[in-house]
Amino acid sequence: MKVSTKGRYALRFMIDLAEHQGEGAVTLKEVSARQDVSVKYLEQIVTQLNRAGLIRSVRGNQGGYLLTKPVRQYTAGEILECVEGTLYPVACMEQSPNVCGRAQICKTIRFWNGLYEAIQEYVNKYTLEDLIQDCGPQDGSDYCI
Amino acid sequence: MKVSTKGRYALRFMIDLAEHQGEGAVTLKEVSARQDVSVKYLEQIVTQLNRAGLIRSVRGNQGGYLLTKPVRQYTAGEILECVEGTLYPVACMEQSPNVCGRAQICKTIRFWNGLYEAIQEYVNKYTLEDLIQDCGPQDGSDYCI
DNA sequence: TGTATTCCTAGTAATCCGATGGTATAATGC
DNA sequence: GCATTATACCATCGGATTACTAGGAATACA
Repeated sequence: MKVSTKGRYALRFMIDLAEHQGEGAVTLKEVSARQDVSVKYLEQIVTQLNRAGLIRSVRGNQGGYLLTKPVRQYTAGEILECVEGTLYPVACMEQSPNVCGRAQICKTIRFWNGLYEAIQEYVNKYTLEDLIQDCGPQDGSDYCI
Repeated sequence: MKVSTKGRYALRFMIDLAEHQGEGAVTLKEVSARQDVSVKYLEQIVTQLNRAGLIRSVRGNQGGYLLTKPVRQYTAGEILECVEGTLYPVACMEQSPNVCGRAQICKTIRFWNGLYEAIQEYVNKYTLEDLIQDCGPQDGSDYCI
């Protein structure tokens, strides 16, 4: 029940990107140095964020990455799902209808589904802006308490 | 962000045990057949539940396993933690104080801690009795709606 | 004594983490 | 305009972890 390194690093990458993109496209080299994650591993994570459209890449010399929308419009949930896949705590729930032969009699499905909803509720409320301000979801206020 | 098979099987084992222990000690062979998990793999999971005192073993012929307390007194959280370790979504939070060198500046800790609390809140409210009745946590009522 | 069970220790197959090497692209210096 | 350089992009690989499997020892009932 651990978030993978990809999920953790993706969050940190997005925070770092948001905090430095005023200066133009941000390179993996910079992020790598600040976040202490190898460029090569960041590449793999960032590729997924790029393909999903959460960020935009600029190739060639002076290239790098940029956010594609305001920080307020990113949720922690969408960033995590992008690199982790769905946040369902059990794999059998990822297809609908459930393909597990035991689904009809399984007494844990309701429990897992409830856990999924609790997780979704939390991560979808938390925005990238909240992360940057480091003070929890803000429900509309622009200021950090 | 997936619960391991150990966690999933442990829950199913405890449910199965609760539903059949009126007839005395329940063998892994029986549970294995009903739950479609190999005896050998169940052994490893059950060992942990046994050492933690969540169940009691009876060795030798006619042996098996028994619950050590009423179903109402088990939470899903304690069963999962027994085989999965802590439910912290990130490993760096498992030690207190946090040993990560970035802890002072890391802007994700608050987020992960909140997620941990949301998960804890959910799994500690859900009892083994709720699982058996398959109808969500009941807040004191003895009946399933 | 035989048998059914838990208990213990390895071993194996598959998946995941993170690193490596190389290619494509584009700005910059000359 | 051309070479250089810095960057994103792509495919693959070894090591570590996870999910099982396997063999056998200890225990206790019939």
